[in-house]
Amino acid sequence: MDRKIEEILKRNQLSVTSGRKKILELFLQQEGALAHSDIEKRAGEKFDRVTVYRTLQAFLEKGLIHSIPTADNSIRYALCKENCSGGHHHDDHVHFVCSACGNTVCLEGVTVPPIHLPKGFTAEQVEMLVSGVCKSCNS
Amino acid sequence: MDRKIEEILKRNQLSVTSGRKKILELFLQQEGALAHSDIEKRAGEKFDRVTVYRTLQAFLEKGLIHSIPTADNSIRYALCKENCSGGHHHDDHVHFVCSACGNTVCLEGVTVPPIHLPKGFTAEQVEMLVSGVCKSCNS
DNA sequence: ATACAAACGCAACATTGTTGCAAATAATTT
DNA sequence: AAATTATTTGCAACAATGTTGCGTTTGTAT
Repeated sequence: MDRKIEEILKRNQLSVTSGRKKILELFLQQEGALAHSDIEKRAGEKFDRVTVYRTLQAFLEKGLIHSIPTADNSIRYALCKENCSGGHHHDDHVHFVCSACGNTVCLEGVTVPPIHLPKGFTAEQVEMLVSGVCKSCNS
Repeated sequence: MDRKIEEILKRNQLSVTSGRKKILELFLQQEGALAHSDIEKRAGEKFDRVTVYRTLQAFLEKGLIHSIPTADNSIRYALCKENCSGGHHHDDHVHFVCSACGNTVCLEGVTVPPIHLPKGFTAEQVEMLVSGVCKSCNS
C-alpha cells in the first residue's frame, strides 16, 4: 500500500512527503470526493491547514485529482481514475451528490449526453451534477 | 420600473425596502448571474455586507433567484424566469460560463438531456454546467 | 396615527483561503 | 555516505468571506 502510494506520487512528479502520502491515502481509502475540511479533519491535527491547501493544489496541477463544484459552495476533490495525467483536462463526467448521506461520487461509467446549445455558443467542457439518493442509502 | 420591482417583491411576500429594490434592480438589469461580491460592488457602498447576505437568502427562499455552483468556488445567483414561486424547486436547467468574459447565464431554452444512472441511484435534480465561449465573445 | 413586525446596520466573531519566510525534509550530486 | 541543492513544511500574519446577536430604523397592518 505504502509502496503503491509512493509510486503514484513519483509517477506524477511529486516528491514524496509524509503529508502527501497521508492525503493521497485518504483519497484512496474513501471511494468518494473529499472537501478541504474533510481532509483536515481526517488527517488529524497532524498537518497545517496551509499544507493541505498546497497539497491539493499540487495534486490538481498534476492531474491527480479534479475538483467538483457543489451547490453549497464547498468544492470537493476526487481522484481521477486513469490519471488525467499530462494536462489539467479530464473527460467530462457526471458527479452524484447523495442528499441523504451527503456523499459525493464520480459516476465514471455514465456518459454525459450531448447537448444542443443556442447559436453562437461553443462548448469546451460539460459538467453534470446530479443530486438524489445513492445506492447504499436506497437500500 | 420601480413599480414593477415593487410588484415582484410583493408577489413574493417580501416587504419592499430600498435594499431589496436595489438588489432586485441589479438582477433585472444584468441578464446574467451575479456573485455576492458583484452585488456588493455594484450596489455601491450603500448597503451593509450582512444585508446583502440576508437579502440573497430571502430571495432564494422565496424562489425569486436560484444559485449556480461554479468551479471556482464562488456561488452565483440568477433570477428565476417564471418565478420558481412556491417552493425552492426550479426546473433542471443548463448554465453556461463563458471562459472569455466570465459571464454566467442560464440557458433557459436548452433542455437537460435524460441521463442513465447506475442501478440503485435515484435522481432528484440535475444541474448542467457548460463552459465555453458565449455568443458575444464568439463574434 | 399607532402598534406591531420585519429588516437594517453595527460590532464581534468564525471560517476559509493566501502570502512570505525561516526551518525541516526530500532529491540530487559528488 | 556526506554534502549540496531544491522543495516542502509550519508558523505568523493577513485578507476575504460568512454568521450571529442586538438595538435602532423602517415597513406593514390595524
